Amino acid sequence: MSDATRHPHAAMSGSGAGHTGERSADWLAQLPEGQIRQFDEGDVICRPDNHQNRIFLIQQGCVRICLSAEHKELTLGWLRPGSIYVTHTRAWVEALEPTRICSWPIERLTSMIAEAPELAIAAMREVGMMLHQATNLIEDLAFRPVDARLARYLLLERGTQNSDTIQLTGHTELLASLLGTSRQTLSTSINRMIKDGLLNKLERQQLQLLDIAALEALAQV
Amino acid sequence: MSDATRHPHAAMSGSGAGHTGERSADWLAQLPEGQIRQFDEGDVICRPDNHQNRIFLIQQGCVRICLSAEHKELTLGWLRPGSIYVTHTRAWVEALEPTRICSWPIERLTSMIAEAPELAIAAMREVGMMLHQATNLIEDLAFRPVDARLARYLLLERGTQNSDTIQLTGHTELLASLLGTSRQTLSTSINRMIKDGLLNKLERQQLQLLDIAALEALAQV
DNA sequence: TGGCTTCTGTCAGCTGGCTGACAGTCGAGC
DNA sequence: GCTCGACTGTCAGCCAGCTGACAGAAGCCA
Repeated sequence: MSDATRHPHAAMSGSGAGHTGERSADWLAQLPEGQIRQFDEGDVICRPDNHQNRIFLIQQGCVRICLSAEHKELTLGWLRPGSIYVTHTRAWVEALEPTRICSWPIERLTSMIAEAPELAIAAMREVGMMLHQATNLIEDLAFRPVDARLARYLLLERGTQNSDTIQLTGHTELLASLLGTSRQTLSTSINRMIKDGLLNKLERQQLQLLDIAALEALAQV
Repeated sequence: MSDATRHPHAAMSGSGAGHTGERSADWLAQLPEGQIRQFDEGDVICRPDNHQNRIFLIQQGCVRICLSAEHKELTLGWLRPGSIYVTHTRAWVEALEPTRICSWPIERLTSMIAEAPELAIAAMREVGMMLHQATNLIEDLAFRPVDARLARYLLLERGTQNSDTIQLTGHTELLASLLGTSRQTLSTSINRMIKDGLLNKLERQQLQLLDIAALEALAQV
């Protein structure tokens, strides 16, 4: 796992940075040859009716993992180079930009672990990270109003990007799907915070955090 | 893992029974001696500020895993004898009835896996099950109205209990916390279904499913 | 059996956020 | 520079579900 691993909900936990640091890149070096595939922006890498589970390594690009129902979509998170992903029965995986992936049938995991048991610890850690991310999302959906979700996300990104100026990934609708809300509601929330002096919009997809304390108070809800 | 494993959200996926069947009880036989502890009904087994992660085996009784915030509580699920659980940073674990547990520090997992790599596969499967359960809950919270959540739960229990007469676990408030709603809303939902002829209440905590097709239609939302 | 506590059903008022709609802005391509 | 499509902001109406409250039923214990 490289430090390039960046997952919105994981970073929200505040322990993301420390956790990332614990990961050993030896895991990557020990992975056997897998199936390499290239995807263009917008391509579906994996859909819910895929019956063959695979384990994926993102080599290049950025992918989004999401759930959908009727006309609604929920983003579980996104992964960047160095991230591992084990397919979910009901999740979609789509490329947000041109992406290269190396993958293995899940059945190979058994032999991979038998050959190098350290792989098991790393794989457990990865699945544990996904579970942690899922827990964050559950808490958002169950307990936090949209303002709090947004504030948490922005503070997390501030930590990850090491700057008060946040570069957002994708446009409003994508971020709304990550925060479990609608585009309109997110837009309203952002613009209310701008009006209240917590944020400044430098340009589309770029926000400046002005009042960290106020954002932290909002995020505590 | 024994067939006694029963987890509400897992069973909701409809693949729960099959998944249970794949598990090998050899996993249990290979587990080393751990720390045995006994808990009374209502005892907290594990709280969010516990910094030492452990891996738990439920030997007897029933435990509930939940998240809480302000005055709200969300049940992630419950576990019965034969279930394994790896502690979450932010989850509470509480005994719903007198319970016996065997546990190990999470650090022991590494040596356990080195001694018997099959343990890794079983542990991966367990964490994967938890992730699957979390995904079910996310879908409930993000996409499904309360009626649909209740219908899904009842149909799942019907499959697990192999009967049209469902024994509920705990009283209304507990089930409401599992379905991510309030006691009042759940009570209203149940009684509307009773009035509409889908359910019959035989006694507290015991419901008879009368119209499976209507419940299935509701659950599809 | 009686008293007390817990559980359940029901109600009314409220609200966070959704949804559809529309106007203005921005970016990409010619 | 112009056009068109995508993105963004804003608005109004609506509603699923929450919350607090209260009454009646059920369960438990002395």
